Amino acid sequence: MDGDTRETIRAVALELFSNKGFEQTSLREIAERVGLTKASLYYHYSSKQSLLLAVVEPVITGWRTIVDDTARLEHTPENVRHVVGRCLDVFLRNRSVAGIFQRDAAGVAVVLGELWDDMVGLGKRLVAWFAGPAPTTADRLRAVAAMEVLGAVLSSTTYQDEDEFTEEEMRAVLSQAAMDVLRLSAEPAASGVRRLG
Amino acid sequence: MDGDTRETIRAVALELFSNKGFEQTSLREIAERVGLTKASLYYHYSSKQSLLLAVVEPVITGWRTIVDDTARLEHTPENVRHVVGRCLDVFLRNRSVAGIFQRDAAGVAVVLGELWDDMVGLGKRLVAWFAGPAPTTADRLRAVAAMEVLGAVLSSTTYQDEDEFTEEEMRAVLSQAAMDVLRLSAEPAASGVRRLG
DNA sequence: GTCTATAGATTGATAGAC
DNA sequence: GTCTATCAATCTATAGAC
Repeated sequence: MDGDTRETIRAVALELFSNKGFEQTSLREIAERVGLTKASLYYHYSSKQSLLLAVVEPVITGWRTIVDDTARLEHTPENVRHVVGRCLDVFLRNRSVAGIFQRDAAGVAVVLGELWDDMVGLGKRLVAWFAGPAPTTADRLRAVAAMEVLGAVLSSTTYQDEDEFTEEEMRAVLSQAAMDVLRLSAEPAASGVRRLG
Repeated sequence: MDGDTRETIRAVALELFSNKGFEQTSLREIAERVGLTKASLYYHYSSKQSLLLAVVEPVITGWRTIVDDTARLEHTPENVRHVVGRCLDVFLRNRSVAGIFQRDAAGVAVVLGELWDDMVGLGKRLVAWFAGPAPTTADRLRAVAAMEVLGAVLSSTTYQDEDEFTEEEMRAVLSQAAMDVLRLSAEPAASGVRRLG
């Protein structure tokens, strides 16, 4: 059935890390849930840190690809929308892992070490690209805010019950919201008047 | 000089909790930094949990006041802007404490127990108010995104160097950005055209 | 590959002298 | 109020039999 024990361990670790936090999850608990002893985990992963890496690294790689691609992309509204869409895709397809970074930054930063610094560097580069060429401080601040808007994909479960939003709706609404924050929206925001549902 | 040892301990704990995370900070380290022994801390605080409470509780109280006040506030653009401003004020005046919640949610949630659930409840109420009466799912999603925009006050130091933004600029830019996300902005967003600096 | 057993370190917390 | 000394629990990680 479960041909790959190593993958089962990774899946259980992902679930526990994202629900309880990295430091709050012990190898004993992971082992119990998998149906092994603590010692057996060490046959598959050399340390708790390497287990976290296995959980987290694929997502970081995908993230790095997006940011690297922006280096060759001109900062046009269409391109910004495209990059925003790619970011949302990564978050949507890796909600659990991305949630670890969002809700447990303090816990994983120390363990990831330089890799964490790399990620922060990627975030800075993306924010800088969002801000556009020759940005004012207001532009840079809006770029930070736009990044936070994308993170709403992950926190929506905190503020709302269950899976209230579909993936398509999150993609549509949040990419529009990010463009609004960056003031690159094609459709101007309603001016003080609320449309009726 | 330091008339109040208890307050010194609280200040050191706040600094360490917000920089390294709650679980990653040991009482030994706090004691060292204060210039006391671990045991002496227990004369002033009965547990590590109670120390966290002392650090965090005043901010939660201020937060609760804002949310409670919205119960008697009609959802008009002016009122929304007012509430957004009050939220930004709380974050700006308590950057360190608020940063603990943002970057170490996994670490403090377990320790705060019911108090954490209360805070999540407050967040949900505020998001619901931001979404307005009879909201669509898109309205609710934008309300979540607007909350995230306010959190940009705290993450701006992660994405940018040092204190690049003044408090006034953060207040102005981010409250406008939040209104844009909620589509309650008085000034419509530029339509695809970037103004030059 | 999985197990039992244990090392080695750290932590939060307490007892009791001063 | 602060100290020394210590407890009990928990954790990551390793050694070695099967």
